Amino acid sequence: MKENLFILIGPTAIGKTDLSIDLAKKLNGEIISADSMQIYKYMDIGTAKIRKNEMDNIPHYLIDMIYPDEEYTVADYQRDATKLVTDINLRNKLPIVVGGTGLYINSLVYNLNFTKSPPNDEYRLELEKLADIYGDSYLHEKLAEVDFESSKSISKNDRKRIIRALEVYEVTGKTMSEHNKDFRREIDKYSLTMICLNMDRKKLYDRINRRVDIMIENGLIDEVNNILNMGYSKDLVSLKGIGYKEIIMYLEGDVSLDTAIEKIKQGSRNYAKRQLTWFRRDKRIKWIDKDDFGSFDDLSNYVYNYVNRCSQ
RNA sequence: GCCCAGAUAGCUCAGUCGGUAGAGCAGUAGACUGAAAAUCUACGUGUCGCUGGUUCGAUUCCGGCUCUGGGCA
Repeated sequence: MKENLFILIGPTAIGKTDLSIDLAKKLNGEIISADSMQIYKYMDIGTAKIRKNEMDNIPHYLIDMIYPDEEYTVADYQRDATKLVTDINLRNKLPIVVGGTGLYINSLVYNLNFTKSPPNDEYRLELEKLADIYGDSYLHEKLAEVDFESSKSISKNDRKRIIRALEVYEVTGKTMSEHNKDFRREIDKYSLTMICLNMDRKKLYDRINRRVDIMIENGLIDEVNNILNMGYSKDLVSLKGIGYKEIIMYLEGDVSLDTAIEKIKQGSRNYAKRQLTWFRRDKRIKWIDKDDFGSFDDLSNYVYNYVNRCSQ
C-alpha cells in the first residue's frame, strides 16, 4: 500500500495558503510547508507566513523551525518532510505539501539521494578563493578534467554549480554525472497528486505588487528592524530573502523607501516567473488556471474532486 | 522673452567622422544536488521628436518648429 501524498504548488502570491486550509478541512489533511523562507522564526510578514489564527486548527509543519542564523538545507527538508508524510499517513490523514520552493518539492518527488555527498565547507572555501584569483573559468576547466560530462551542462559562469560538482567528486570520489544516473528518477513510493495553480501573468504581477504594499502596511519595516536589533547579521542567508535585503538597504540609507518597495516587487515578480519555469518541467503536475473559476468555492470544489478521483 | 543642454527599444542611456543602430534594466523562454526567495543560460526593428534643406544617400550636418530639463531675466 503506497503512502498518499498531495502536493499543492504555485508561484508566490497566487493564493496557495487560503486554498490549502479549505482543502485540508475537506480532505481531512495536515499541511507540510515547502517554503525555504518560512522555516525561519521571526520572518513572518515578508514571507507571507500563515498566522496561527488563520490555521483553523489544521496542523502545520516545517514552519518556524529554526532561527535566522541557523542552517537548513534541501537534505534536511527531504528528511523531515518524508518522515512527516509517513507519520500523517499512519494517522490516516492526508499529507498536503504546500509551497513554492521547487528544489524542496523535487526532493520529495524524485529519488534524490543526498546522503552520500555531504558538503565540505573547507573545500568550498578553497575553491572560492581559487575562483576569486583565477576566475570562474579556471574552476570550470578543473571540472572538465575530472567530470567532462558535467562541465558541458554547467555554464562556466555558474560558480555555485561548478563548485558543487567539484565537491561531489572530492567527497565521494564519484563524478556528479555518475550520481545523476540515479537522480531524477520519479519516486514510486507515493500515491501522488500534484497540482499547480496559475493565472494570467499580468494579473499575477498585479497581485504580487499589491501584496508587497500590504506587507509594508502590516509592518515589514518594523519586522526587519526587530530582527536586526536581536543581533542577527544582515549577511545571513535568511536575510537575503526578497523583502528583507531591500528593507535592510533602506534602513541603512542606501536607497529610498519607494526604491526599496519597487525592488521587492520586481524581485518577487522575477521569482514567480522562475518558479513557473521550474514547475513546468514535471509532467505529472496538473495545472489549474484560477481564471477559469468564478469563485473560490468553485476552485476549491474542483480541486477537491480532482484529488479524490486521483486517490481512488 | 533670452541663453544652454537634451529628445534613439517599455525604462535609463550609448552610438553612428553621413551608408537606417546597441548596452544595462524590464519582458519572454530555459537550466537546476546539501545556499534554491540562491545561482546561471538564451532571445534586441525601434516612425533614432516633427518638418524643410544640403547630399546618390540624413537618425547623424544645417535651418525652422514642438516638447522636456537647467540657467538668466
